[in-house]
Amino acid sequence: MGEEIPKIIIGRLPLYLRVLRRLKNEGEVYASSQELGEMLDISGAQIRKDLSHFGELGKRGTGYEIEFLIEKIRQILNINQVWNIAVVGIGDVGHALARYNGFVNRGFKVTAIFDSNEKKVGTEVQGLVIRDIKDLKEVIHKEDIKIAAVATPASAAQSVTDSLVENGIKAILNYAPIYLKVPDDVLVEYIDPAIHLQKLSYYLG
Amino acid sequence: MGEEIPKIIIGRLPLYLRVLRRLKNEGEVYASSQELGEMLDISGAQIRKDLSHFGELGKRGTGYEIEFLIEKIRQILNINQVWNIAVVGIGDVGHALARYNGFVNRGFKVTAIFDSNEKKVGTEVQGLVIRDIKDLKEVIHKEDIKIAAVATPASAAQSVTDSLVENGIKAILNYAPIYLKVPDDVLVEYIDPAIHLQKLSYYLG
DNA sequence: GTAAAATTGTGCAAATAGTCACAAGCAAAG
DNA sequence: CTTTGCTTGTGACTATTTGCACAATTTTAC
Repeated sequence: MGEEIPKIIIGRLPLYLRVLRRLKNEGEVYASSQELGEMLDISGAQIRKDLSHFGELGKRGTGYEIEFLIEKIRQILNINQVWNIAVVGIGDVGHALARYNGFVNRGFKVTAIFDSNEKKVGTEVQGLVIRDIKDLKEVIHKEDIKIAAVATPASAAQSVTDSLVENGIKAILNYAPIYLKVPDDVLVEYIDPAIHLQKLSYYLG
Repeated sequence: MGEEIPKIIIGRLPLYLRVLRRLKNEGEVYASSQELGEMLDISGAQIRKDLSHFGELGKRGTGYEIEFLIEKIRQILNINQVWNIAVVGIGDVGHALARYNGFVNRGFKVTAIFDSNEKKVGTEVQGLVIRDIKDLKEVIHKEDIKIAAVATPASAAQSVTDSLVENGIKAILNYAPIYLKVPDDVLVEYIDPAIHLQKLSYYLG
């Protein structure tokens, strides 16, 4: 309990949460580790062991109470609050993120969008005005933003990242196809469709 | 060499490739494992060990010849060819994928796009006509498509996936926020921005 | 009230992944 | 040709992750 939780376990919690939400939606009240495992292609033992890091969350003979476990995982992941998100770079991807409705009830809300293109600045997307990248500092502080998505061309991604970090951003979701250099206390997750596909094509022989 | 290559190693090869491409672009000819490692926050030893699974690709005292290694990794990942990709669901994400220029020279090309919305069918995106989802079978076979991206709402994703699998699709890039049930010989990669962000928020305390 | 069935939590074993450190090979300098 | 410096490939070791199997606990059936 007092120890550090392995990153790989934290990475699975959002998956557990997603499937628990689904079961709750379907009217289920309890779920066993076996059942959850089958829905995720993960062994029941692994799910039990993962969850055991956070206390005794299940009940022998019955399984896990879905509503309770959802709440517990939300607490662990710090998403029993809403994090404001900044999106930088309003091309196709930035646009898709700004309009994405998958954030609702999952702990996040896009509250600021930025671009460097003067023609875009001032126009609206999903009710949000596109701000000039030069206003990064002002907006980030005003909106108390700690998480940003970088959706700029690769050529701009590192310098945008540097500005974000300088202004207190602590976590970045990076869509640009490059590795970002950041200080140790800043976290980055990467999304690059080509990289994901290349992992797959290996197995297609 | 004859053995099975661990999945985790295959997963890193695309990253190596991306940084090698970048170095090549900058005019470099050789790169050491140390240098590559620093650009990726991976130890040099790990890069050497990963690559050693595929033969002796480096030269002692010199490092790896960039052009040669790029070609080698492209061969390993089966991207020394172009895979035709089908995108299903032309909302914001599907649209972004269809227009994505990050696939060029990375082994993939979107050659078919589908939607079920009659108003969208027949219109063009990036020079491609949106086809009715009912024409899946015909188009997939005609274009010899083996890889598809699912960018539909969650409610449609599983049934779309079933059709894709039935028509010979062997790898899926899934943007819908659900786990997809597929036969053992079909591979799926998942992209869900909320899931990625939830992995980050844990560490934001 | 007892027996049978279900399911968790967990110690231990197995498998997988990553690091270290160094012999071996190559290049450059003198 | 020899020495020096650099870098790979890899065996041995360490760390991490996963799977197994079962005691402990709860529920259900009779």
